[in-house]
Amino acid sequence: MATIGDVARVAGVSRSTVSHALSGKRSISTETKARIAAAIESLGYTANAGARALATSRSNIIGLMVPFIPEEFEPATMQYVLTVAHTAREHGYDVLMVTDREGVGGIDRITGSNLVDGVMVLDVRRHDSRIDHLRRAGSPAVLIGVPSDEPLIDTVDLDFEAAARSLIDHLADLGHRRVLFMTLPEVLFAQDLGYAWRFYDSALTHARSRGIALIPFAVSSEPNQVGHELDSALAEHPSATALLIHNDGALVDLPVALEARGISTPEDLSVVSIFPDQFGRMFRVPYTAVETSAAAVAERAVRMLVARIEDRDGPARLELLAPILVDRGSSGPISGRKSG
Amino acid sequence: MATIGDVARVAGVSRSTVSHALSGKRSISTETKARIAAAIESLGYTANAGARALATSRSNIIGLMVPFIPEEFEPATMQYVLTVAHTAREHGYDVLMVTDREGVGGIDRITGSNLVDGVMVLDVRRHDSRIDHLRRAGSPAVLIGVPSDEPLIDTVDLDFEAAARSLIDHLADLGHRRVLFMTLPEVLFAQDLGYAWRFYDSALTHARSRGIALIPFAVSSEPNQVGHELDSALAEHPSATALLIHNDGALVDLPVALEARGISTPEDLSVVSIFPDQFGRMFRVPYTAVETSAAAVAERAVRMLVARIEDRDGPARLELLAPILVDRGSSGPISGRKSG
DNA sequence: CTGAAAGCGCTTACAG
DNA sequence: CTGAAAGCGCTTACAG
Repeated sequence: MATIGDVARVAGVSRSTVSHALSGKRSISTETKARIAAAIESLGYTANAGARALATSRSNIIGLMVPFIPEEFEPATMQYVLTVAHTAREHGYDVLMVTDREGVGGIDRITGSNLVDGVMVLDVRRHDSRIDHLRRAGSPAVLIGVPSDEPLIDTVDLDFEAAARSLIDHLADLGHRRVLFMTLPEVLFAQDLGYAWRFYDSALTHARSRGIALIPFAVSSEPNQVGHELDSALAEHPSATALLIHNDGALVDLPVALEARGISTPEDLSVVSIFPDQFGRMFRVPYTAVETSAAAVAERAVRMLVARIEDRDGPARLELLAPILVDRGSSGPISGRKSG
Repeated sequence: MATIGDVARVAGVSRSTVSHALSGKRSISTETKARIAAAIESLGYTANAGARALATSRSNIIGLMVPFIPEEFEPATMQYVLTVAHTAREHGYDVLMVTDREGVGGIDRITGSNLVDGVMVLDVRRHDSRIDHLRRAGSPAVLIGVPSDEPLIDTVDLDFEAAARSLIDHLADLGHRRVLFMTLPEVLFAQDLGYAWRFYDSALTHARSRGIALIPFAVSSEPNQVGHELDSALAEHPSATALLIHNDGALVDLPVALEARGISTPEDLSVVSIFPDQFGRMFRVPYTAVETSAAAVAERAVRMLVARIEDRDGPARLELLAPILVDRGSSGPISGRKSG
């Protein structure tokens, strides 16, 4: 593999001149520049990443901590990962993917060794031990997901609390007073996932203030659980007139489950939801919903991290993306189910 | 950040002794070892990755080229990515994720700079320009997916040809002679994806040799296309008695589409398929099928790559995982549709 | 069992 | 506009 010394020799200049030609950090005569470019071309030279990292204390790599949560619906995660990778490249960074499997050790490893210039954490918990390690490491970092504690690290996410409020308002304005609430699998709450709890808590609180009785029931991630859970919920609460759903996996089967039960939307039951926009491109989800954009969040997160790497000072930022409600006509004024 | 010099000073030994204690490459007295360990602990020392890479010409990172194919069903891809990351860590490697967006430049960049010790390529095309770049770079590499050309690079994949044959045999043995074949979206064939073509070609060839008329029709990845395409196919070929499916996206909607048309499986129509095993854990797919395991393929791929990094000599290996047919009772002896 | 020293391939003050 | 040299933090022959 050619080194900068080889390039220098072929071009008939010093190594420092080659280095400066590469970085553009000082002006080089056009003629010299051309000779260097030719040498680089003919030798197929690419700067050694390790040497450059050692000399500059910059690897141009960002670490991405991805969750390993078997219960979680994966298409959305993939969307985050791909967008992070794309956006990072646009800023000159590569992405090192580290899974949660190692636990917190992964963070210590990649920050302690200076392997990465910054770290991005997906699926942040309300109390997330990774935050401590990040702070102790002193590494630039961005959280995707909002923890409970005071925000000491840059954070981006959809505003799940505003999303819950807007969906509740939507139903309240239509006159609904008893609403079933299909939540994420309990395992995810047990994992203390920020977005799960924030949506949940906020929905319950806001429903109370709007005079809505909100009745939560969880649906696990096994295929085909929707029907059973729905039957119990409907049987126990025959007077419910609407259904609020925060459960990607269950959403796929819901249209069928409702149809099989002869329940029309919105005539018999108003249905509103929240799910990743990209999800709607894959499946038939004919419901009025807040569409979350993994791509938008990931893009913002990369920009924040890059900004933080380039300027480590300044207070932590919290950026919450405003929810967008897409009306698909699956909700209507209160009416009452045929069976009710 | 503490350096190896700091550790040496605190432990009262030379830097080379610390280095050897870390690598275990020569024996160190128990007492010295303990002092070094204590120093490392108290300083929170982690070796600088760039310096180590520069000194050893090894980064302990493998590059993973992931496809950016919007039409492709993502859950399976995520499974590959996660398993690669896990398995790599077990072998002491981190994973740098590079997307196809940069095209072939990504390969040149990460190999040329010695950023990675080896490269793994997902979604290999029949004629894949990345193979040339890999060979020219001389970097250890493993393909996931089988190209058309002579195998010059280690390759792993499910044996899609054997899978097609076993599904065709299964139907032929049951007496079916006219079989509809729901294929992947045309875009994926246009992308020249190896697994798409290998399954397709092999199914057609083997069907002919078994006296089956196999009638292919593609279904795009937009939600809800299955019904329409199925209607046309059934109308055009009323005498077809079975359906072979290679299309993950379409599979989700198929049970509903069939039910809506009053078609029972296997009474009216035998249905067999091929899909990722993990897919069956997310959705209801009640069909006899070859279950592909992204995890198994990814694991093998990492092992091959690690072996190749540690020993660059020896001929390229081709490893095809044998298909496993899971019988779910969705196929039966030929009978003829009600409507037929 | 341990140490002194060279070297990996860059970047960047410093000097001209 | 250009060069000589020091230094980044490791590893590894070489020597004892």
